[in-house]
Amino acid sequence: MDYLAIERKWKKKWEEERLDSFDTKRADEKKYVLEMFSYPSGANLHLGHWYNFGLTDVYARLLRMQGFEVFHPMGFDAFGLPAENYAIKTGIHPKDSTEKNIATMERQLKDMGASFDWDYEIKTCDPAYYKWTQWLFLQLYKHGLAEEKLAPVNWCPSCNTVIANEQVVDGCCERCGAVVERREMRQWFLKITNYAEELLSGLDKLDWPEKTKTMQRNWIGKSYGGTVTFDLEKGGSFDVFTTRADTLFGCSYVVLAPEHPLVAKIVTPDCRKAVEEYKAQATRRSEIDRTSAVKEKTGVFTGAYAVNPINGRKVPVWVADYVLATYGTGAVMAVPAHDARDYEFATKFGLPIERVVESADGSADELPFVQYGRCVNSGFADGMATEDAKHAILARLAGLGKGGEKITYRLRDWSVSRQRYWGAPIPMIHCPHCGVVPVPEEDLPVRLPYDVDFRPKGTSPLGANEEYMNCKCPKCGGDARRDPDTLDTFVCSSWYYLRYPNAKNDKAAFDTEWTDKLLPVDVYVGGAEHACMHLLYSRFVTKALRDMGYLHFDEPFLRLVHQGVILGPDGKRMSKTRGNIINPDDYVSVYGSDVFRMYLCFAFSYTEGGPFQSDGIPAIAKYLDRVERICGKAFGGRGKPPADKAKAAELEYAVNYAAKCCGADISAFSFNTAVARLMELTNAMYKYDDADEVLHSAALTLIKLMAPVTPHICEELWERAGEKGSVLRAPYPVADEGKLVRSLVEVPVQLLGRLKGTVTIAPDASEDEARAAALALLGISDVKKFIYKPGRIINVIA
RNA sequence: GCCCGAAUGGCGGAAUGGCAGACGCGACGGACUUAAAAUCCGUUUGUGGAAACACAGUGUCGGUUCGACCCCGACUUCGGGCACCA
Repeated sequence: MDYLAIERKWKKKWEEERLDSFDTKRADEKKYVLEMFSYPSGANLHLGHWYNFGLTDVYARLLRMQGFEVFHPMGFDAFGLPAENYAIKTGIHPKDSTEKNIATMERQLKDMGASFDWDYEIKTCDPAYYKWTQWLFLQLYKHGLAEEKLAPVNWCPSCNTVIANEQVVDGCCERCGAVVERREMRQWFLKITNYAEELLSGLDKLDWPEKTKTMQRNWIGKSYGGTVTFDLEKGGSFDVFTTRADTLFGCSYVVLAPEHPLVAKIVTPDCRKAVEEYKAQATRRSEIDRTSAVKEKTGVFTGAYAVNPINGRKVPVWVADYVLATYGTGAVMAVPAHDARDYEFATKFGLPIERVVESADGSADELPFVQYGRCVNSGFADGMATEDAKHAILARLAGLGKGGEKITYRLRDWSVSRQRYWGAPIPMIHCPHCGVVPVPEEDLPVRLPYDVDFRPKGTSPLGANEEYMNCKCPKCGGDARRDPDTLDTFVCSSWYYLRYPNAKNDKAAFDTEWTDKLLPVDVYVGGAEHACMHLLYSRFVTKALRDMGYLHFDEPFLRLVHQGVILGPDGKRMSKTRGNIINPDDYVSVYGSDVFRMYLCFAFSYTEGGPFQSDGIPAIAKYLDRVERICGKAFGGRGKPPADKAKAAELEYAVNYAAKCCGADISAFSFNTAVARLMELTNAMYKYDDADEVLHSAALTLIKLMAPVTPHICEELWERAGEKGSVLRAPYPVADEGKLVRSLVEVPVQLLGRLKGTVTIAPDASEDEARAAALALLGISDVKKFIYKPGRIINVIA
């Protein structure tokens, strides 16, 4: 078959007929199918795009044949760091490179034969889009969900700029190699933690992969524990958070994070130098590094002492970087006998280690003993089980006004300020008189100026553009300055699924009634690497907008599917340095998009991915030629009754089995098994070999079953068959269950769990019948136990 | 380090706790052909055996079960994420 010519022919026809456009009048039967939109980084679509978009399109096309009105838009997540880095390197403006990349990708996406409705396209770098990203930020601000606070950033002292985590390699700047420091800067945060509880509980009702839900649960990290207030010997106090209040009697020192504001206040003169040095050193370590259990613990004594509220004991206050300022209260009570990190630390620095928990059976296991047990050396709590002691001790503290029960989340607020050029400007104004003032909504968008020196020089790129920075305060009219930062691109992508149905709306970010109708997204498909960030941010934004009354659903994505990663032929992740990058165009230009799509369907388990091996592509082309040949033969069989009824029934069984499986498999994103069933049906047709009406009907069913996978080719075969209209709008075949009932089945017979043979009996044969057949096969008569699952298994225990 | 996955023939992969290896690639054999290609048909987990058949077999070790690729525990290796790549 001339795949390329066939594709050209049908693409043209579909475009003329606007076959893929979304019919808004049929919105009641809508299915919103969405792929994570693409980042226009390289110039060409890569294999991952094909795998995500091409195969999700198979699913979208199935839904259309099943009678749904599918909303399937496409767009670009166009702001971001790579374009800016590219600009710094080459001098090509991010807007220019991005627009060029988008133009290329749009053309390739159209060539892909995917059924996107381009009328709803969005680009996040378009002012018509980011106007509403800024609007979103303002709504969050107005509802108390955006606030400014100090937070650490990676600072390269040599490049004189903030750099991304990704650009930090072994603690050094990837560009210049200088040691990266952490610096505190004022930044905007979105208060996602306000929604921690609902983000956690809402997971239960989502049709998402269990592993993704688990990852989000762990990311949110709810933990039940308590706070304990330690008074300082010289006045003042601080709280620690602990999940093991039962061990409080064994607390022999306390530790503050180096960034803890109290450190500077309490440190004694003789310790100040060491503490300052330690703090400076801590700014050069990453969190992953700091919390690593294998790296040696470091820390210094502050010279200060605090009082353990449960027993009045004086304990030293240390500073150590294994305590993070961002989790809990930034301070921990150390119980070396029952915590591995504290144990290691105490051993190193000669701090007391005192057992306060022993095993429930009273045995004294080795320290550190981190399991639950019962309290010893713990005053009133002696003998209590861990769980009871936690509550009892926290209750006692509550009575003293020194703490109590507390739930903490690991989830942190979302930092959205970026000291970068290529992003949506933050629509806030800093006025010397009025303080922080939001840009009035009618003044949106705050346009990103084109002429900006985006090379690193110590400030945000926009901060050096006086024309941009200087503005009037909307409140007092006086001279004021804009916020020089741009928004994290995750803000842009946290709401784009709401914008698609409203892509052309210039009055609002989205129309509430229309959005309530089209959303939530029914199926969302994208990489598992987004499990905790993008997917959590989107859920947060949806819930926040719901609480503001802008929409009336709780979750943006009802069902989620992750595609796997396609590796290079060497089984390694594709990368330029490895030189193992596969360019889909090399194959698509030879075999066409249908063959390539079917190859991608068949060669991988969709959610697992795996190594690319090109052998499979000609194999698919051969298979499709095989389909063409048998269909050509079958089309001549129209109206000819079958000569052999039993043989015809076998083919009809195969037809109905394929019909039963294909739709279900595609719905489950099990594309490889769907294609396997198509191949089985094709094999059955070859075996049948009589050009009669049974073969003719089988061919028509095969074409319809296959149409979502190879739409152009099936459209061509459908036309050759003399059928009217587009096969892509023909109803997807449904199995006739009656044709799938068999009067006899082979049932495996096991003796003591080992397979000995099969017996052919009715699928609903009684236990006595099955027993008789099995014993005859085995040639035995004594049976201790007989296990029989009709139609499935017989196991004889003799 | 922490969180989450994955591991099945020569290869890609398939299997609601019930005949492991569907479907395909590759390989081998046959038919057709002067020949080749293409096509059609067949064989193909390993070991032993002429065969019937027997034994072994789903990363490693252990457990639960009449029965385990599947459930549980420990481990090994590989992959994703770890909050400023998206």
